[in-house]
Amino acid sequence: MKQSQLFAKTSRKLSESEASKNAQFLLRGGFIDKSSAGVYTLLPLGLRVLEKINKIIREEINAIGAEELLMPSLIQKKYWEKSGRWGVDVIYKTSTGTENKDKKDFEYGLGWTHEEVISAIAVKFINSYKDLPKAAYQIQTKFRAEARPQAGLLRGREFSMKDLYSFHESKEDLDNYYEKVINAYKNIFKRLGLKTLICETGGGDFTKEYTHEFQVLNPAGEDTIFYCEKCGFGQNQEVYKPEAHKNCKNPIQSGRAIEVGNIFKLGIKFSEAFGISFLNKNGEKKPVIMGSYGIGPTRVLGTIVEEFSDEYGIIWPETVAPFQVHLVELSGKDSDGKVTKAAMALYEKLVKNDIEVLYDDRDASTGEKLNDADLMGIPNRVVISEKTLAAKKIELKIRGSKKTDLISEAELIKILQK
RNA sequence: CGGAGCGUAGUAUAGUGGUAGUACGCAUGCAUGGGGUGUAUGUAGUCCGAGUUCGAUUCUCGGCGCUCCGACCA
Repeated sequence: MKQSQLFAKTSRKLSESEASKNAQFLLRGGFIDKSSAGVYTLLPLGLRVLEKINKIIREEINAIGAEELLMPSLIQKKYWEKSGRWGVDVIYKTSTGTENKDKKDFEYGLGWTHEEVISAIAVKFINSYKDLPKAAYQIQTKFRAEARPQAGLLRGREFSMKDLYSFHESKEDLDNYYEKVINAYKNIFKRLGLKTLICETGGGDFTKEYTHEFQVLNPAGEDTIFYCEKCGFGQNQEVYKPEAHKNCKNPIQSGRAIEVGNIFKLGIKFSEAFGISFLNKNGEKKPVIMGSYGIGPTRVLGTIVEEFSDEYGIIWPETVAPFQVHLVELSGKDSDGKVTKAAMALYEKLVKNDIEVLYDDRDASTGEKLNDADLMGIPNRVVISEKTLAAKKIELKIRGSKKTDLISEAELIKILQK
């Protein structure tokens, strides 16, 4: 990709009212655009990152036997009434599209979660113990009428969510799958470069049991958690019970954290509301036991920026960076065009080697180009200039490190293909 | 949803009951050429509605929006 052709551009300044680090850097870097409070466009660069996050999530969730599907966002009132959630305050109700007052308005709620829809589907396909267990997930936009969106992508009114639902014949089978999901989540966050703490918290309306949240310790977080690094204990402040940690002598610490994932044992709440039942081996009709498991990819995107940046900009982990390498041409006067020619040749060679490269071919000042490269945070920065041509080398700098290396083209390709 | 603050150009601000100025940004040209360079020219604005008034960006009322703290929540 040539930088001169990117749909969006970086910007040098931004309103100081936008306080959070992720909003500042993502907006300035041209990754996202703000539409209204808590509502963002993912610009091409931001979408590239999101899709890398989603790819990792898909690989790990597919690996525990779940199938991907896609449910509607427009969900009729009757679904919410069945579960008793038509009246929740986060639901956006949408009209039938008529201004005619004689017609009923507000017949749909926009999907803020999908237990209702998946339950209505499950009822059609689960009849026997032979149909169980089943698990299905989607990655989809959720809508929530948040009273107070905040901190850029960390809390929005419209955001992306991976929601997984599982169906079991017994509590034991659910418990077993729940552990599998915990492992999958651990793999996902590890690959995303995020260090998570698994915290117990209350289950809200869903269940009397404890549920678990995957929390990333970070001052930008909205939750306060109590945790022990030694024994792995973690609890959300809401339900914090110090006696649960009495077997470990290590002192408990507390801190702010961002919740990037959560897992619930739903039990039979939705099975009963929607009548999801199966016949067991003895021919007895039993309610299906359910679990639900969420990860917010757009929130993860914001969290990664909160976690990995410096005063100049973002420092993307390799696994989610929009491009592997940022090729910066410092052509200067370059009256005979040989710097541009060399940069172009290297660009084509990298592309040919399936290396994702952003080529800064803009006619801009050195400072502008290098500062933009820092802001955008692509892990490997390669500079081609008269200096590097004279040395018959290429300059490589890893984003976040202070030193630069002069290496050969072959060495560069080897490094990038590792 | 409770509390606080703020709405004049993309950003930061000045100013005025008589139709808005500065700086930066942005765009274009020329010069420059390893950390946001210089210069010239250009670009763009009073959140919305009602009221008072001959006249409102300015005064009054209402709404809407944005940010921050709290509650709630992926």
